[in-house]
Amino acid sequence: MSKNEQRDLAPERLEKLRHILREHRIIRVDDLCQILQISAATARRDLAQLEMQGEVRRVHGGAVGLDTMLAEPVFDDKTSIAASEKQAIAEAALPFVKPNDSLFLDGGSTVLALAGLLASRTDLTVVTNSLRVAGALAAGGPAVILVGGELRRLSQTFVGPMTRFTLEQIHVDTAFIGTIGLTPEQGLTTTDPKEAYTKSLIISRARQVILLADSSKIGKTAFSPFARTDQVHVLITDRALDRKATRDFEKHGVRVIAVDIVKNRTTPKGP
Amino acid sequence: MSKNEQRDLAPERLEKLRHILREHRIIRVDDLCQILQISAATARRDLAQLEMQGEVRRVHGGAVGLDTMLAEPVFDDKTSIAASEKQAIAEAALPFVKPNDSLFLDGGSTVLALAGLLASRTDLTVVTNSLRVAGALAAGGPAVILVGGELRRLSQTFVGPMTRFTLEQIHVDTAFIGTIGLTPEQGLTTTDPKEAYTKSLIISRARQVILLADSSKIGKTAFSPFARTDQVHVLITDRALDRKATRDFEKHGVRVIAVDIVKNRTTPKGP
DNA sequence: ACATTTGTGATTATATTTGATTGTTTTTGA
DNA sequence: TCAAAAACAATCAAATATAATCACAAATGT
Repeated sequence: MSKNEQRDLAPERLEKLRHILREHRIIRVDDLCQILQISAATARRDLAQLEMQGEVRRVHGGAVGLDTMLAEPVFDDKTSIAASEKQAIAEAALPFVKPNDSLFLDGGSTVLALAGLLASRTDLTVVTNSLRVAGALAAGGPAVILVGGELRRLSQTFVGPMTRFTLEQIHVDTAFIGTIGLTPEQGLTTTDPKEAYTKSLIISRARQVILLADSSKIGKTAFSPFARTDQVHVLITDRALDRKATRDFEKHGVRVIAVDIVKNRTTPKGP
Repeated sequence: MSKNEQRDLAPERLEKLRHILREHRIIRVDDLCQILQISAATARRDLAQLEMQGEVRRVHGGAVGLDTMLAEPVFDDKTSIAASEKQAIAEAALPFVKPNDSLFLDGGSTVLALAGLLASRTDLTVVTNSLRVAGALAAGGPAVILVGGELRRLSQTFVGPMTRFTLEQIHVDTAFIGTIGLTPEQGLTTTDPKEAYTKSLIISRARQVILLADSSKIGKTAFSPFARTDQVHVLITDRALDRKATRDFEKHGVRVIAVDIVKNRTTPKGP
């Protein structure tokens, strides 16, 4: 029976914020406080979160919406679920990016989070088949090379046989990839054969393959296989696997890194 | 009499500055202070920043916009000048899109406006080298095929030799293209050689070429030529050319379509 | 019900942006 | 060429925005 003010839930507020930014393209913190009836601290926190997810660019006094916001309904939901896990995994992947590297970043929200972290690195070359990664890096940062091909709307990636001709032109130091399913025996699997085709091509053009997969993917098998487990050099995931699973992966030569979400520290298992 | 003065956010101001420069081509610091209500120090700082980004060249007393600014910028918002002209040109292009066609849409804001008009046409196949066109169609509508390649940030398009391999795989019914400069004798020109390379490739893969160019482009010549006038089948522009210019284009086999803009404002003088 | 976690707003300290002031450089016109 | 005028860069202080910290309330799990 205390105050009956109905405050917005955080995701609700973020969705309103997204709509505002879609319309206005630019918003100042003060106006946000007024419109959403929140404090400046909360407004800033929300903007910071959207920036981490690569949806806005913050500037002194407010934020600017990115073009990427104009598209995609399905995909967005995935990014908000388990966002902190994805963020933590992305941060753990950062040490594998060396100065002047050329990288491949594929689709998937975890890899997108990594792209956000690289947005100010002008020394890098990023090859990608993801429209959203390209969007996240469109304003500045690394040199961007996009693999052509047909747009697969569900994942917002470019896939299929036409990707081959561009991919055959390039070589990268490190490929950061995501997956739908992952088991030691079945290897890496995804849902769409065309997506699988492109992913396997990518892996063949990379010196080092780093798999970013939150723990929900492990033990799952999807329709289309695209790589064997032994083709993965490093697996970064969001919590410690049981000893057996870790051993199974290491038997295939995979280095397993688990991120402790609470402390946000990595606990390497292995050499 | 509340204090109704709200200062512009930095990116807002820079965007206004870009628009001013696109219109006037040259601007003095004093005028900037007046128009944007800022001090000379801030005006200089803004110009210095745009100069670092290669968008303007500073001169004593002000700055000159570079040709590349016409190539359509990273951000264009609702305040974009000539937005209604671009929209009208795009609408005039619509009758050239037949059911089940495959189209090419290149970079440039006029073509982007056309993309927006096609966003609900599921019968089409759209090939593009523009990140923004892909973004506009990312949520649904036509099948989208993106040409890969290096991202040219200024125009937000993918250009260069890597586009070749994908473009050689495709053929389209109609290519809708923009340009920076257009004269009957010099043909079509743009600022960046890589951009020109890709544009000329596109034209060679299209059965029909339709040029969308607002009147500010006509009579201009930019650095890199990418097509002869006789390679263009239709030119759609925003106001009637003089009789001689029209005849010159028609002599090269170009069909000229001029869109009559009806303005909401009452203009005392006739056309 | 209790303790724990999470989210929010207030407070303080820090950082950024801005406009005024200063001295220096460039342009202009004799 | 020189000197005056204009424009510029550098510096500083004030205004403003942000980050960091704390305390409290609500939600959550035990």
